[in-house]
Amino acid sequence: MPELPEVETIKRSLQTNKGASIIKTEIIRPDIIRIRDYEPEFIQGLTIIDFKRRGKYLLIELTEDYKIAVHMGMSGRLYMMENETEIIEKHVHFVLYLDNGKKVIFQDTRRFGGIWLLRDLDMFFAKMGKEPLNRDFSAPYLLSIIKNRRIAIKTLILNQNLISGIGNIYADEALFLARIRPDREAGSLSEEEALRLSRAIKKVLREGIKNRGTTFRDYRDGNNERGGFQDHLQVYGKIGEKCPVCGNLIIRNRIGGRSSHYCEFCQK
DNA sequence: CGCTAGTCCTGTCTGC
DNA sequence: TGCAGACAGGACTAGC
Repeated sequence: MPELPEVETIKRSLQTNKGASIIKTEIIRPDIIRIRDYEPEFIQGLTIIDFKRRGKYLLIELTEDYKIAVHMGMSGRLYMMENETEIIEKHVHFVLYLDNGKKVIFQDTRRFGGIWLLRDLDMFFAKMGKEPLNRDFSAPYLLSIIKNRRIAIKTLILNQNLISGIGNIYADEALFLARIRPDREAGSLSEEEALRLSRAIKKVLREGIKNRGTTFRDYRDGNNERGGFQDHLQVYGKIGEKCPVCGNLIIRNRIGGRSSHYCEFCQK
């Protein structure tokens, strides 16, 4: 579930734990750890230097070059609790106890998410696509990756090896804003359309961050609080409702296996 | 290369 | 009220 704006929001809300040290790690479900470059007990006593984000991954950087990467999958949450508060929630798989009175818990109902105990981030992210909010993600870059591609434009922008961080909600919203049908052949976009789409992607992601992410059901930030961008969505989840631009009805179609929401009249 | 369908999971909602 | 089926913010794989 969490896409770039949600992971960015979680990251920002966890910053208060910078400088805290790890008292212990607790692993309730060992198979939630996808890669073990080191054993989890090894990071006891290390200090959190920073929280970062790459695509949909949240990164916890520790002293001595130890890192923890977290991916929320569809239903994952990463949030703080007071250390003395008993965990009664279901589906808690991993807990980091900190020396500032807090613990950070990873909870994931569907377990599509995971945790990577890493030492070499460069290798881990070698194939990741560009960050859409960085300056080097631009119309020329978008044109270069859509060139001669017959794949649906929506499927292409969901490919994390090309652009990292866009998920189903923000893909639909960006394509609506750019007035491009999600099932258009990527290579058929004009330069002007590519410019519109690159700008629309940045705009919806920035708005998503500004509104602290989109909570449909599961998403919560690092304080276990809901986002607000669900109140600003134009098409996602709006099947049968009026298009905010032309008043025709928003439809849903399956594109690349993903449920896709758009206006047939506004989006060409 | 790219498409579809299947897989990993649990929970919620809809229709009969 | 029960139950089957569809569907869900993701990502990877096999097979064609």
